[in-house]
Amino acid sequence: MAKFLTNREENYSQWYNDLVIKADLAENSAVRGCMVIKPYGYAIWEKIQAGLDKLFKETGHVNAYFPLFIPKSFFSREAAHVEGFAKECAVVTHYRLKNDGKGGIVVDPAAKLEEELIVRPTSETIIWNTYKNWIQSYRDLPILINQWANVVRWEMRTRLFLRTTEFLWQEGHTAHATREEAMEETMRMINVYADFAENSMALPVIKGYKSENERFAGALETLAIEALMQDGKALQAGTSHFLGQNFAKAFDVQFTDKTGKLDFVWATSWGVSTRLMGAIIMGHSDNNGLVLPPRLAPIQVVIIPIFKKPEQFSAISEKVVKIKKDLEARGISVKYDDRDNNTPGFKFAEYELKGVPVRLAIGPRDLENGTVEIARRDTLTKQLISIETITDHVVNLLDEIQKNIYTKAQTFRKENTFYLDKWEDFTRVLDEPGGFIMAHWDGTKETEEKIKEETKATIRCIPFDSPEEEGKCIYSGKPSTKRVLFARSY
RNA sequence: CGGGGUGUAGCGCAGCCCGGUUAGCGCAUCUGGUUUGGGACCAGAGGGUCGCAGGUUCGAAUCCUGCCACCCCGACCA
Repeated sequence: MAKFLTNREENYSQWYNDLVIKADLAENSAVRGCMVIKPYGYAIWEKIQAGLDKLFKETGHVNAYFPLFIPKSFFSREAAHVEGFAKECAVVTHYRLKNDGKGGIVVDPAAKLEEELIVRPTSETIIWNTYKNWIQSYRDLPILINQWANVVRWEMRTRLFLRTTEFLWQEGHTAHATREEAMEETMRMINVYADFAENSMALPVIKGYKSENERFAGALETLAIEALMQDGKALQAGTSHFLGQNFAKAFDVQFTDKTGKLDFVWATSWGVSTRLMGAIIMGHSDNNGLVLPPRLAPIQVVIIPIFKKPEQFSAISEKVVKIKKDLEARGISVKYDDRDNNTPGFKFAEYELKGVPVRLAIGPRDLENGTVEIARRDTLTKQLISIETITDHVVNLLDEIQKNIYTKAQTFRKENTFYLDKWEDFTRVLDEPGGFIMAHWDGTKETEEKIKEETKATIRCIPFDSPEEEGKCIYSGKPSTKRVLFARSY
């Protein structure tokens, strides 16, 4: 398990924060619980956005944008929804400041809003208030819209990427004529997320249903993907909600079906956030820093020259320019680090910290021998390759690294997933080594809450692929038909 | 909001208990030189309202009071 990036080894949280800051991804801002995403970190987010956006378009969705502010009255229309979000809302009460006459400024009491505005913690309400005007007939359906946005949730405790006060995300909001179609959409999108997590982020996930306790506020069914982090905790990496007719009823969105009958519209919503970056960081990093999957790495290949004299440098640069061009022609992003104020060793360490998948080094010896030193971030191994074949080699290697990172994470998950039947094993495993626990559950809220109280573990999901089998609830001993996924979580 | 901890140069810290020269160290920065195949070295230089506001004292980074911010643990959560 990766743990010792700094001398603060006793604490995985600090290790994580340290890594985020040192790898130049983000830092805390002056605003409570908010973060500054730095250019290198944001470049990863842009890769994530591009990858997801492509998948959304392939599944028939389009992008749109809705307001940041939500009138308080909208918010309160859906009872469960307001219940779920009320305690973490930022509220706008005034629209103007004025001089206090002492060189400072104060909120102008004359500029009090008649109705307060909520800074969106999620957009169901403002969007369904809009959809009301867009939908009259079954011919107006389905509506398949996604929005890329920022949202604000005033959490008590925050953590870079994992739980910030403001975060970036996408939220899909769809409207359908039938229950079946909406449920299909809910399922389709959790599969899109799972594909992205596994293929692009190289992170294996478990798809499943949330228990009633863990459902989104206002949803009839919440589907989720759950990933295992290297410290043995689970991370909810994405959710897709079947909202039934709850929001349509709250906002009075009815349509005329083919037979001329009025009915309420069926809804889904689904989202992933900058938390995905936290998943990549905690899922793959090692003691040398970040390990980025090639498909999401802003820099896939870094080239470092090694030289003593200016003549050597120009001879190396000449070769590098060609290699860079060839690689870029194959769609690979390459950085040539020709700074002369850092030694090669410093640069090696720096790009390892930043998780760049492949590093090439070229020095006088290579010029003589017609070779390039190629090092891979995932295994930290290096070898000499003929300069003639370097392009093909890199292309293949990036693929191999992508696969290897996934396999490594998968092996880790396998080794840290436990099928347990005894309560004493359950508590023991949670403390050391942690991880995923597959255990029987009697299906009741009461048992789930008791387990949470006693162990801090929750039901992460009821996996789709959990086979039917006879068993007894690990806590109550009552009969159960399948195992569910328990873990402590972020 | 409860418990613990920390605020001293861009970053990381020592000094505080036991008040007293000019507030110090490492990294980073700048200049010059030597270096460069795994986080270079030497010499020199610049950079501080010691978190903020009061108080005690001849004298406060150090003691006292209040406030603020951040971090960790809990409750809450994508």
